[in-house]
Amino acid sequence: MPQKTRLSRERWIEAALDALADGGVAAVAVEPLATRLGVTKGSFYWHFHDRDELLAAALDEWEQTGTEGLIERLDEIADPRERLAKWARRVLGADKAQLTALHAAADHPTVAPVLRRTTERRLQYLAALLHEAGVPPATARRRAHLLYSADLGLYQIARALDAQSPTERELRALIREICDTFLR
Amino acid sequence: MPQKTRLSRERWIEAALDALADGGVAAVAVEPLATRLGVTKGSFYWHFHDRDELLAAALDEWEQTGTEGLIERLDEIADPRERLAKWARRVLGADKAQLTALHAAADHPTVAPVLRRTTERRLQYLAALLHEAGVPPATARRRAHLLYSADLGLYQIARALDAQSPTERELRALIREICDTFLR
DNA sequence: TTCTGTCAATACGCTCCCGTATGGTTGACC
DNA sequence: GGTCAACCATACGGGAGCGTATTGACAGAA
Repeated sequence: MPQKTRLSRERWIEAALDALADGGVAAVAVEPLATRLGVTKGSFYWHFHDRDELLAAALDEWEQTGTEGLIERLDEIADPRERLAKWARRVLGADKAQLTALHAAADHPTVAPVLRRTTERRLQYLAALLHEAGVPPATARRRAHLLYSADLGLYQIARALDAQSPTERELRALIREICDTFLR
Repeated sequence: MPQKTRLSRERWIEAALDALADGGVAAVAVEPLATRLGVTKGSFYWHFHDRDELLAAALDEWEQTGTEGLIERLDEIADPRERLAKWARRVLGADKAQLTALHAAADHPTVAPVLRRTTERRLQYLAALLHEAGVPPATARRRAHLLYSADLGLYQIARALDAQSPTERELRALIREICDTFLR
């Protein structure tokens, strides 16, 4: 019975995440999204009470699939060193538009808690990963900080230089650099 | 004769940079700034043709004092290793709200060229610095990339965790970590 | 077939911001 | 003390979003 409801709600959330990726939190706006979806606000306010409810739902979706999903898939790899390489490849290659958009809105009351949880979770995971690879705990925490920072920053620098996504060769060199730098 | 003109113009630019720091590019808005300055739009549109003209002027100011100013001051320090430490201290301690706001608006037509120039300039400077400290050129470029990325990212992570600015001790540990990591 | 719940369109008022037009104020200088 | 330019206030029209209220379409159950 609530089949079609859920479907349509999901379409709004999907569109919200798209808009978030290329226009930031401010682009998660009812009327523009309605236009993009080929409907009017009349639809939106049936599925959601608020603009903020949509944003919250989208962030929830993002949190579930993005962080936890990735970590679970990584945990299937046995060798920690290999896991780091995999992580680097996945993360460096990935599109971080949404993540960056959220960081840009770190003060937003709806965004802040999600971003905080996600960041903490990832840092903790990375530190554990480095520790398993032989780095002592305290050092691992600091390096996880540095490493995740580098990850975030690299994307932003690339955007600032509006560099095209790195070639396979550049990616390999960078991953090697990261492994050499952070795992020794 | 155009004394008072320039002064008032500067006040607008100053306010624009403040607004940029804590509200992003979107917050560089005429009417809110006018309110904050205790005047009305009537004033603004005498000094500037456009909202965009204000933004451009503010970015110009930022580019001049921020990047070139910092580099010139750093160049007075002789020892490269010392320069890196100084850079780390200055940069890690600094408030990067404006820089982050600009990265968040990397697609904005007025922001993009400024951000691009600044980023390139800083990367180039950092690479030269690492090179002078004994790192071979190609490696220096990659590490400069990583290092500047880490710089950007550390700030964002701190914001995401809404951590207070790091204590003196933490700052020291981090700087040591950075020197150890990137200079060997 | 009628009724009911689900979903969407239309129309409205509100707020915030932009940019323009126009008139006032002030101060320097003759 | 009148003039002119610099500077600012007031008042307007317009666009983009938000959220509400009301009505309409349509499908499935009774």
